[in-house]
Amino acid sequence: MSDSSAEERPSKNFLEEIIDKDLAEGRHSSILTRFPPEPNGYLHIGHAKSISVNFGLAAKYNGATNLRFDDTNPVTESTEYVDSIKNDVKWLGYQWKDEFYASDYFENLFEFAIKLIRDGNAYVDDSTSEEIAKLKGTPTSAGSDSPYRSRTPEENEDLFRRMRAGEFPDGSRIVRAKIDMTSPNMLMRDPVIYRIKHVHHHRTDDKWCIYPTYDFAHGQSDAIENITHSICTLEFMSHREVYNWFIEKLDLFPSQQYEFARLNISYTIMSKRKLLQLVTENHVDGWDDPRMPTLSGLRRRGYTPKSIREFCSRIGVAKRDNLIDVSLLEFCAREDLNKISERRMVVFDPVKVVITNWPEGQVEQLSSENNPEDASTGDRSVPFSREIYIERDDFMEDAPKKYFRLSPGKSVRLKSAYIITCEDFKKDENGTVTEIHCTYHPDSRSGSDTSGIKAKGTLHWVSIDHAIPVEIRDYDRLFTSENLADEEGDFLEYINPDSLNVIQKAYAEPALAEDVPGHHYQFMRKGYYYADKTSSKDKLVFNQTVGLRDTWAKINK
RNA sequence: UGCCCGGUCGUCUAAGGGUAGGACAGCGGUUUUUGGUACCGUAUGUGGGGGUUCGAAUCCUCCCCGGGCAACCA
Repeated sequence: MSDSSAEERPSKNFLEEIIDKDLAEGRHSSILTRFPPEPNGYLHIGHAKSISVNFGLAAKYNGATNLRFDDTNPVTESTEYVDSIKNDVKWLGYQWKDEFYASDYFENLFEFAIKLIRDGNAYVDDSTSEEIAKLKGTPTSAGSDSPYRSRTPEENEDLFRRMRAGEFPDGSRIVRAKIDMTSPNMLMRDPVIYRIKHVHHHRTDDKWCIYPTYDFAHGQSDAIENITHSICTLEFMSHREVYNWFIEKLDLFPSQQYEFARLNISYTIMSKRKLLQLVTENHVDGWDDPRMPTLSGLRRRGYTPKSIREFCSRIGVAKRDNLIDVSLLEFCAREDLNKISERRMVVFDPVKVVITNWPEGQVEQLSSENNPEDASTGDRSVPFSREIYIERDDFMEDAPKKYFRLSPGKSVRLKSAYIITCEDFKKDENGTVTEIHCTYHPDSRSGSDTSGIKAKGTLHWVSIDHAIPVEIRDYDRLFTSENLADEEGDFLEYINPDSLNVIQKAYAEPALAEDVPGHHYQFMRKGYYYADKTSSKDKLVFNQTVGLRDTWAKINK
């Protein structure tokens, strides 16, 4: 293909091609999509993909997207979830056109069912769920008709109205669409469209004791709203036939369903049921535990909406099953964070360094840039004194050739400060280094270095007298298996016991005490960090969003 | 083994009969007062067999592999 034709037809995903065609052929003049969460859990990054697809497509084609809660099963749903979902969608940066609930349509849906019944397209079945399951057949063998299938429309309507009136107990009767018990599609074998549940609904209170099923509610809700493209995940593929059947029999707006492959990420789970289990069984600290793939978890961990949107755009949309490498998510986080994070120095595992030729009691305020990627963030002042902390990792008694940090006789640059040379060190009886003695080179001050000394390594550090204690929470993947779907047995067996590593007392430069909520930081040579929701002036707590790429760790392996 | 989907670098995703490209991951460099960033370079792929065609990832066919479907969940 030539360059010019590539410009004429930039690569599009299959949904964009469908929309192009629909628009070109005049099927629709504009598009309307919807994001239809069930309010029975918190949104996770898989939902972010769906949100990105639905809202992204609408934005691209100058259409709009409705937020519609699929609240047809009051047993598991609640307003807590509704609120968190709305909050998460907004946080991601999307704005819906209208906010609807499937429960807004309960009256319409009831009338639709009446019409089906009157047309001989639905009937009330008194069978038990076991009996229904038995007559349903199997994927390889046809089902057979229920003994109640031939009731008259009059009898069916009477029974259905009495179901609504609360005359019958839960499970005693259901309404089924009369389609085809021999269909190769199991879902077409007279699917249940209404069931009796004498339960309180978070929006309609106790008005209803019968509730429509997903199959009876979703397509009709789409049609009522004039949704042009109803985009869902692959597992709903075989529901499409049912979806179309209702729209046809009820003569509604011809919404069309399209399916894409849901997001899977290595080393994580995306099942709401399993996520809920992690929460209820306290394997994690709530839905917003920073290790959770929930949007609230990612937010608490310090992921930005932008990085998540970028991730969703990079993974693409297609119909084949996929397992996205978690490193792509991390890449997207670093890419954004690198540009917006202010740098700070924090020593996680300190070892004391004494600058023997620095006068006792003398403090020099040095200047350090807040963000080398963004000069507009200016500089901050960092105090330097005779006694400082550096990372224990940054000193080695016997250093290999390629180690260019501190070791006896070697020199390093202290970031934004001076070059120091290691003259001596002390160890305790266990062989642990307790103190390192160095001399500094007065003419090597950062920015005005005339020493001519070449230091290969640069270390972060904090002045002991000025250091403030902070708690650091480092995270690793929540699971030890790359692809949980491939594993046999309980997914809980694959929980990574080392997914949380708390450093109770790390030492930070004083500038960090002025932490502003919502600020993202890069702790130099460590990673990106974000204040936890529990962080306070009295006790600063930071969550690791993602570590810096660590080439040295790789070499060292 | 009934029906429905799907199979392109390790992982995602393009190429719509005409040079298999991009990203992440990997590897190797350059720059660097973060072993970060940035930049440069590099290896790896069309599940298989038959066809159609001057030419096939693309069309046909058979096979293989993966996923979904038997909730009064969504």
